[in-house]
Amino acid sequence: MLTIKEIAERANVSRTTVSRVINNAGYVSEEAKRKVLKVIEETGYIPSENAKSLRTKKTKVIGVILPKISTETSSRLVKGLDEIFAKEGYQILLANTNLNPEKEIEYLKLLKSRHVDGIILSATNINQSLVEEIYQLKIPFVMVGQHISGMANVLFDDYQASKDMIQFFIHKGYQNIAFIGVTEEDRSVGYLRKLGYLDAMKENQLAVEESWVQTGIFNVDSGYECMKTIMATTKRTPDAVLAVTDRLAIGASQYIKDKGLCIPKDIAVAGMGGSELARHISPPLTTIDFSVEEAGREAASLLLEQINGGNYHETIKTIKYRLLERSSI
Amino acid sequence: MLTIKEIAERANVSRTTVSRVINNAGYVSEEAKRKVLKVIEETGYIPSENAKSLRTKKTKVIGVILPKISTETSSRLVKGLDEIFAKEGYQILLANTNLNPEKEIEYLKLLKSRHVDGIILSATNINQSLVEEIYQLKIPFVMVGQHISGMANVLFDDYQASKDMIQFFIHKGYQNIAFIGVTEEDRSVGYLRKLGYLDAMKENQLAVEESWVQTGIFNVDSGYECMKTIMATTKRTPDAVLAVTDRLAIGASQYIKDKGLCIPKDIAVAGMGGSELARHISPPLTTIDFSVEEAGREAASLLLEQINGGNYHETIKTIKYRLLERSSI
DNA sequence: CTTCTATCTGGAATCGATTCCACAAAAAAA
DNA sequence: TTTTTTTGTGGAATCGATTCCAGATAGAAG
Repeated sequence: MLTIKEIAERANVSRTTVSRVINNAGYVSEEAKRKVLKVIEETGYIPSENAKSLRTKKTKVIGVILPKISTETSSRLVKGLDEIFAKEGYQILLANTNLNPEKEIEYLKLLKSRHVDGIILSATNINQSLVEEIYQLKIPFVMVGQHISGMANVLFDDYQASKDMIQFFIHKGYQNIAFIGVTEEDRSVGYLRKLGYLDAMKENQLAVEESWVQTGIFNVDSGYECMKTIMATTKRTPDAVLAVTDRLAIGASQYIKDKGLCIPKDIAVAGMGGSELARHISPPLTTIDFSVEEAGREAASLLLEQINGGNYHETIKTIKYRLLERSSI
Repeated sequence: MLTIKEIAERANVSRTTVSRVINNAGYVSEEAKRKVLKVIEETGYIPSENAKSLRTKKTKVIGVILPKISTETSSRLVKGLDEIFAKEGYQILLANTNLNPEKEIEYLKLLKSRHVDGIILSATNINQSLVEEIYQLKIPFVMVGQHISGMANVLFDDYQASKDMIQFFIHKGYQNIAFIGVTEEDRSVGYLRKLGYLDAMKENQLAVEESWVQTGIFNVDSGYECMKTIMATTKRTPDAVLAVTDRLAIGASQYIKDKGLCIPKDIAVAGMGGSELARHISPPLTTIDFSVEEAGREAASLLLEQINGGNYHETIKTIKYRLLERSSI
């Protein structure tokens, strides 16, 4: 591996001068510049970012902690992040926790040890020890999808989105609306979306039968099972169902169709997440698109602000969502 | 930021001793060890990976160059990579070329300057200057999805997969098989899959009408348009169609259904890629799953072999695919 | 009692860049 | 012509770790 020292020797100048040429800074004569560039060209010398960042304390790397790699949400988020970061010459260092809370703290430390210029954390449930770790991080930081007070946050309005969807059902004439959720430990998808559903029903004086509210996990089969349970245990068959993810909704739809019922005539279905899947199943699924790329771009911008300006005060950006009306309602 | 020097002072030992304790190497008395660990505990000191890797020449970072972030293939690949790398303590540094060939070379250099321990490149089309750049890289390297001689390669058998699918159509009694491809500049998806189709047809002495072979781009709408073109321009309506991606196939299916035709009775449809989408549309799409996660794991393992053992000879791993038979045929 | 080996420790060099500072030469201002 | 400013250059310190090496001490072997 070529070093700046060798370049300096070959060009018959000092390391200092080579550095100046590379960084285009300080006084360098045309003559010296020419010589150095020639040697660099000939040798294909590439300066070590590593050594550079040891001195300058800047790595041009952003750490991104994800709860799951390979989900549509994660990859849309990363896409949005990269759109902004790449433009500014930053690269993304991935950290996948696989929903393991201990790994979140571990990676936070690892990223710090790598001197990333900033960290973006997308988490589904946050515990006290994680929050404490974050507070003493002293690195530009943006939280996505969950709120941590005092920090920069990019949030989705899960509560309102869920409420809106119920309102939309009601507006379309449905009254007996069932709900397929996930564990409330997941604050956004589990807790808030359920709360939105319950509140919307209450505000409209609509009764919610206990068997209408089921809790599944994040996949299609679970949606199928939940819908089956609803139909098997209810006294009053619902005329609509909201699932908190598109997958669950697709599973539910599947069961409804398997039962020989018609969507939306017998039972209307809505999902949440705006996945590509939703658009192409039949009937196309009404869902809520949370503009995850936009969230990524927003988070990246907030982080860059911190890196450049250094304003660390609490920020909350709520990302707009869109209700995508399709023929499942 | 705390440094090893401060820890040494506080623990009343030398930096050397602190380093020994951290790395659990060399002779350290229990007494000294205890003192150092105590100080580290109290201060929350995290050693700088950056400084460390400057000296040791190891970063524990793998550069991954992707043609597109946020596609199902990319995210499945990264998932597979991460499964292996995380176990060994490596992290992934992302580089997204957005299908821009110049960026591939640029990122190759950038990753080298960052002293990543290895590079994984997933590319759709490779040009001469890229190949040259790779040859003089002198870093552990694995190519995914395309073949570069002399290097380690993880490949998908696009040609055979395509052929198999045609054979499957024929086996099921279809003879007039249309084809929706993409530009042949994309060697795997464009060129090889088309070749597989043409060869399979030829070997079975089946005629291919010119209008049956259409070229689209990577999205659903394009599949719709291609199918429309086929139906509008053909003299003999095909009874089956193979599309080189699931999206294209879904678009084609859409058109067929919109036309009031029945899948597979009137026209059978198959896609390629094994996307999740394919399973949930109706009718479920027959497709080929290329086990992209497996490719990721394989690529990661090959890279680790190079990093640890240093065997740089040409390797070719062909990843198995599965034909997923569903009711679209 | 001497010699050898194992254990323990820290000073100093090193990795490959940037940057402070001192100094020299040339150009501009007085 | 003298003084000041601008331009150009390189030596040496620095970033925060690891690691070579030399030296000290203690215990084992002869």
